[in-house]
Amino acid sequence: MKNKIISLIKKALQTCVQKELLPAVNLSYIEVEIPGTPSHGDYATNVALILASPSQQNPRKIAEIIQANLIDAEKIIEKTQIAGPGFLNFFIKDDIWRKSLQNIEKQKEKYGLINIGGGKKVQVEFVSANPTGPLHIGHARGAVVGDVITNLLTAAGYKVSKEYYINDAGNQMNNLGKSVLLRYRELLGEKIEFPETCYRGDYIKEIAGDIIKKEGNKYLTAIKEEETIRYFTSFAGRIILDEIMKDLMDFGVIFDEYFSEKKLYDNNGVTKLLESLKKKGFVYSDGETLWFKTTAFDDEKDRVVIRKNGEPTYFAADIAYHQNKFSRGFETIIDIWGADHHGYMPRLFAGIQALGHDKNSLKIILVQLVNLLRDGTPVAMSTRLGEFVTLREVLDEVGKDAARYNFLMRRSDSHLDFDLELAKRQVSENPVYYVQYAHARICSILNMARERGISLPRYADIETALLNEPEEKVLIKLMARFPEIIEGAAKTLEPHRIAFYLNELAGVFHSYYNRNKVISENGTLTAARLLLVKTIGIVLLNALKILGVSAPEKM
RNA sequence: GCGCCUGUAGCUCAGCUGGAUAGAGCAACGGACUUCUAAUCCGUGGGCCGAGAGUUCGAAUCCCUCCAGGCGCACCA
Repeated sequence: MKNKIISLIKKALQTCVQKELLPAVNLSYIEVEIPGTPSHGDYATNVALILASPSQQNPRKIAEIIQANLIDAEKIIEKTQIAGPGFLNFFIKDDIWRKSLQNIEKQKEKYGLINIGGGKKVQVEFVSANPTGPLHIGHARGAVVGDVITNLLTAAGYKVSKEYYINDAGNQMNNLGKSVLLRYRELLGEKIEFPETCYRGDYIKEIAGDIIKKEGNKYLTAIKEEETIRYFTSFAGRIILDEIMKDLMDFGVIFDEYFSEKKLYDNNGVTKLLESLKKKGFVYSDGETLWFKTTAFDDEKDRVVIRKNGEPTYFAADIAYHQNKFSRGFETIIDIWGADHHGYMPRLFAGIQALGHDKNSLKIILVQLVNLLRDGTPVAMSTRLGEFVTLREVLDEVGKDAARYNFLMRRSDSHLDFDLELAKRQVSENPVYYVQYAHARICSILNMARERGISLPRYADIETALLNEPEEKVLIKLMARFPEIIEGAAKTLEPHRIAFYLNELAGVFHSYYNRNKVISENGTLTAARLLLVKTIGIVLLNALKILGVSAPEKM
């Protein structure tokens, strides 16, 4: 609908220019917005205000000229008006709005899907926690944002792949193996000293116990400690990664691909890439270490890729990783990071540009950190110290739907205090139930109709003009705008817009429900309202699906 | 010190890439179940949009300067 209005205005402007009523001004786009107050119409444009200064005319005068040259070929406009400083307001005919119900009925679960993506391949990489411990509440936020951005882009016509990058090659993993080995010795009666760099969580002891159960004490006498640590690392990493995957699955997040950092080192992949960058002049040696010239692309200093001790840095592997992503044919890659990594951005952008990729082909979404509280007092979170609230605990105590919605009600860059006690107390008043309840109510109405032997009407059979209550009109317009909401959310990568839309739609429905009977003595009115309610159910379901939140039929 | 994010009702947050009279939810108060589900609805109160200056027809939104909080500033990941 919005696009129709835009093209109407475009055509009118062209005619005006041809008739030399207005000078030819190159507008990058026509802004059409939905006014806040209904008396300002369904859509409004400010083009006249924009054109005022270049054409040196009164904006209201310009609006009049445009208005006079509008050609409403499809006869969708009830009226237009000029208001305020020079807005041109459009009122769409009620009948045209009502026809959108037919669309919803016809497209059902596909209603809302659009094709701005044109099947382009996009990759979204998120969570990517190294498997040194269970996922905690901070990871949960990133997981939901990544998952829903994927759903949004899919709904918008992109071909999207979800990927988890397993950082299984660095120091942290080595510390994990060391930690398990120490606990292993401890469990077998040795006295140990536990260094600060090691992981203290109880799960470490459990894993050590597993190894004892499985293989006894044979590693006590092993001579090559390095080899033992390597083995313990991979043993523990595998167990922890399994747990992570299970937690994520119960959180509704399933990845298409798990990519191991180690794989990048196969066939000297990282070294070869650095060699080729050296030839291009982006990598240089100072005799001891190898540097990447990120300052060539606006980073504040150059970065080390091969350390003095000969080991490649995380950054070196990451360049190789992103090169790998592009080589798999993704046109756009989206990385979702915790905001504490923001300082790393210029480096990575420099990296991909050195590889010859456009800066805009990489998008980095920063998800602000979650500040964990318990009854108002901050709880320090540290995987290393074993102090954290796990995703598993949140899932068990708050539930998947409520937990997901809790994160989705906020912009990604808003700082978030997560009070576990408060969250538990608020389980029953979480906005998610407000929306789900609307869906359940609708199912209940439709069931009641069936029980009374009323067959569900089809659009072709109803008298749409009976849907004339103010709330009915609002509901229809809201539903008609659902595809525009998806478009906006997908373009800006802002999942929270869907949650706010859902709250609004559910709110108007609840209000309507309390004021009007759907099933009544009046058969034709009942039919019309049943169809309306049925389509609301479809939109609620489709939107909830994008958020990965269930739509129960009973509550 | 430098960089990024944030600052909107008592609390939690929206505000559609500069629009018309700044909005929800929670909390407070007062109402509505003989009804298709009261996990709902209706009503009331509540604001110097952190502060100051600027850009223009028009600013919560853009520029600059401060203030406050968070996070970064590795040959860690």
